[in-house]
Amino acid sequence: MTATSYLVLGLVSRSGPITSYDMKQLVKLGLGNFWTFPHSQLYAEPERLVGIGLLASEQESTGRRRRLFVVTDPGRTALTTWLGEETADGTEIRDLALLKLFFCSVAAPGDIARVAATAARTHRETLVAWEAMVERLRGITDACQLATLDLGIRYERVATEFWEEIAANPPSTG
Amino acid sequence: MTATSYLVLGLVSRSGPITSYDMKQLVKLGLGNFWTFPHSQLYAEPERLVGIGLLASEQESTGRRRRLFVVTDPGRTALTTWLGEETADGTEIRDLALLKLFFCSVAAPGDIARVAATAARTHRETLVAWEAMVERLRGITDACQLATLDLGIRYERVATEFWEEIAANPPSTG
DNA sequence: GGGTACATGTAATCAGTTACATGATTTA
DNA sequence: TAAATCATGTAACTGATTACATGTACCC
Repeated sequence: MTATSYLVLGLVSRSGPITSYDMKQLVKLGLGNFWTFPHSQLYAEPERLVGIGLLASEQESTGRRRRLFVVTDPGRTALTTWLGEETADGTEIRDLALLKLFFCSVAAPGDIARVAATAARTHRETLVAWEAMVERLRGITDACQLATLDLGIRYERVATEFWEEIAANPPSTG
Repeated sequence: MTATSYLVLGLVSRSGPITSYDMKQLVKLGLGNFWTFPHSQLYAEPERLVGIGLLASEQESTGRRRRLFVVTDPGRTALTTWLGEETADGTEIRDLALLKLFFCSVAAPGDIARVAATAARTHRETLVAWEAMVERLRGITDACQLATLDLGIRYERVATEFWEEIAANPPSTG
């Protein structure tokens, strides 16, 4: 069971019978913004979960004959068990700009500042997008999802600030 | 070329002839704390890079006959080119606790608070560990690496604060 | 001199990504 | 009705992880 497994299990549990495409839409509104994966995973993983009995699927008999997934009792149990387990691992932060910064001592002068400026802009855009999303979702989704977005917003705030500082005052290269 | 490729290329470029194990040690002192991967990658990836001419390797003739890697001219060019390219993608944040929070509406009451408390403790520990590391490295490493750690520290600060708030005041479940 | 931790590497597996392919709706 | 976009899926590939395996130095 990977993180993807639980993500799928959780989405299906929360939303009742849904298709892979529905999951994709749900992901776009929340976690998908900082935990990305291709939509093909949302087809492969549910199938795996059906195989081990944590999900069940039914084919629509009419129209597009899409595949709808529902959670089984074992699936629900697995999810709540996992949700109750405290985890010791920290956060994985993967950011190409940060990797570039790490090696800025071997970069051409001026490059870091440009990369930092672009990163700052990206983070600021993400920040306002999420603030808008929270406004839109407030009231129509649960407090848990909003809390998740809240951390995202806080991160984007510090990231924006950080990269602006780097852009304005890049570490001396060489 | 993946991020791992550039990580290896960068490490070898900065440090001269080094072994895979040396890379592992370097990674532990910096990026490895928020961008993890198994050490086997540090054996497989350099080999790939040798294969495409970006690194060269030499075997020690004595003792353990370890394999040492050095960067080639094309390798150095590839690295600096990449370092100069602005990247549009944002940050991937992968955190199991955050995924659990996202689904807290289907969790048993009390579970979120416990998970959050543990997460807060973990992040606080990471925070102090990094602050200590910065102290230790200051002066003996370059400003670029220190800047990278700085963002890590800032993130750990907001994360600690965030999880403490969640632990004290969890989103109402259900 | 036996155990433990550090150091070094490989092989097999699997998850994740890329790329392709096509059916259904909407819009111009 | 043609074009564009949304929706739905699959197949092949490859990078990442797990697991194994063994050698070397240190410590008791």
